[in-house]
Amino acid sequence: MIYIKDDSLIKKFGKVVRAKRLEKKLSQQALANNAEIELSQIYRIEHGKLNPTLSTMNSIAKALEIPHKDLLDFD
Amino acid sequence: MIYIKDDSLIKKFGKVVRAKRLEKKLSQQALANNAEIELSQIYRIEHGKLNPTLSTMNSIAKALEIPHKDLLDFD
DNA sequence: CATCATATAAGCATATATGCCTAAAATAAA
DNA sequence: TTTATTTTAGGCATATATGCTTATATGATG
Repeated sequence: MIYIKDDSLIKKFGKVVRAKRLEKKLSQQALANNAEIELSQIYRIEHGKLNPTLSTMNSIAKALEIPHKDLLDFD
Repeated sequence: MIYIKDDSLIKKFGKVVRAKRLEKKLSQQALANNAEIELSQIYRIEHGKLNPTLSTMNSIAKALEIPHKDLLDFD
């Protein structure tokens, strides 16, 4: 059983999250609170260290007050 | 530790995947092959039985020849 | 009818996402 | 400087996504 994770994909996603968070002038902790997820998740996502689920992506988008599809606005 | 999964979110996502797959006239197996994921995953995703990861969503989008953001084109 | 493709369904093992925690480094503000 | 805030970093337990397999059902086609 082999899992191949697409590092560039999750790294790009992390950069989008960070950029959108900074646009809103939120700390990682504030975003985590708004999204009701853990600070450690925000950190790991922004650094491309994990492969978030749809529901996590959705929670982050809500916390950022943007449509979830905007988090996938990259190639 | 409590995980609350958003059933309506993943069910909506599953409906989009199924609709896009049928538009392309692909079987679940053909989509699974193209995306290099398991048939069982396609089935479970279309039925809203699981919460896919970003990389799985991306693989499906590629197999459907659409931008990944199109899979999140719903509220 | 039989045969084949497709879809539904569930079980199991493994990898990993998430939550929770601690700690330290970096940054900012006083 | 000190103090507080933020970010980085990692460990661990638990829940779950994924891969893999088997089985059944459904539908089409001969």
